[in-house]
Amino acid sequence: MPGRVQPRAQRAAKAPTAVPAAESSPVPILRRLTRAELPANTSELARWLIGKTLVHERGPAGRRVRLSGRIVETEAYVPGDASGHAFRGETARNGSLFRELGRAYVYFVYGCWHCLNVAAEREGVGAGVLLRALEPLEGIAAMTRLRGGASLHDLARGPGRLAAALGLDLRHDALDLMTDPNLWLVDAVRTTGEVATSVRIGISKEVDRPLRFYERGSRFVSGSARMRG
DNA sequence: TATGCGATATTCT
DNA sequence: GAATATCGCATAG
Repeated sequence: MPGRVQPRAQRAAKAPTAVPAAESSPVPILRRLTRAELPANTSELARWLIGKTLVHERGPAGRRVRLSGRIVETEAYVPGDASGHAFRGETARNGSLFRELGRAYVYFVYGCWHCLNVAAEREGVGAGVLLRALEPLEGIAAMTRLRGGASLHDLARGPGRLAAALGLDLRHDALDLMTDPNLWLVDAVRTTGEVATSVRIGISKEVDRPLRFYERGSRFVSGSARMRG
């Protein structure tokens, strides 16, 4: 992978013309989300997270790189859901889904991708919200390297791409997004558009439940055009 | 634009 | 041995 962090000199002297439009717009300093305000219900949390911001800071001290994006697509895997990883009970792999609201659950699929969930119910109940797509905001150059040169609208369009763009893997499993110093959630950077609902993608059980949520019309939502509108 | 298929590793049957 | 909360590439329309 050619995904090396660029030397400080390049970041200090960035040419405005080379910076993508989304990165050149200032991102306001926003309030970190607290556990108390998260809806303690998987489906409600999945809808509520649309428009909120996910932030990952990485790299050694002094060379921290901040990667962030607007959450534009989620799926709810509710308690008792046969398509959820928690369905057969707690195991070493899925333990984070059973932790308190706001924990990260990261798993590895298809031999090459990671996916990020947010534990979505009270301690002891296995449920989560899968974060499926981001509209990149900060650190777009670094995300592009992590994604092997993908175009802006494909950087985090899909759960596997999202984790790759943010540099997330099993090391991030079980982190508490409410308190972790590197990975956290903050408020929406702008008004959220209409939130639409559909069936979920890529599952073979309970396929008809309307538990996928997305910002209607966003180019950063996964799937075909029909799944975005 | 839509559909099909292979890659790849961990988990579960 | 089968399935998998996916992706990127190939091909056809």
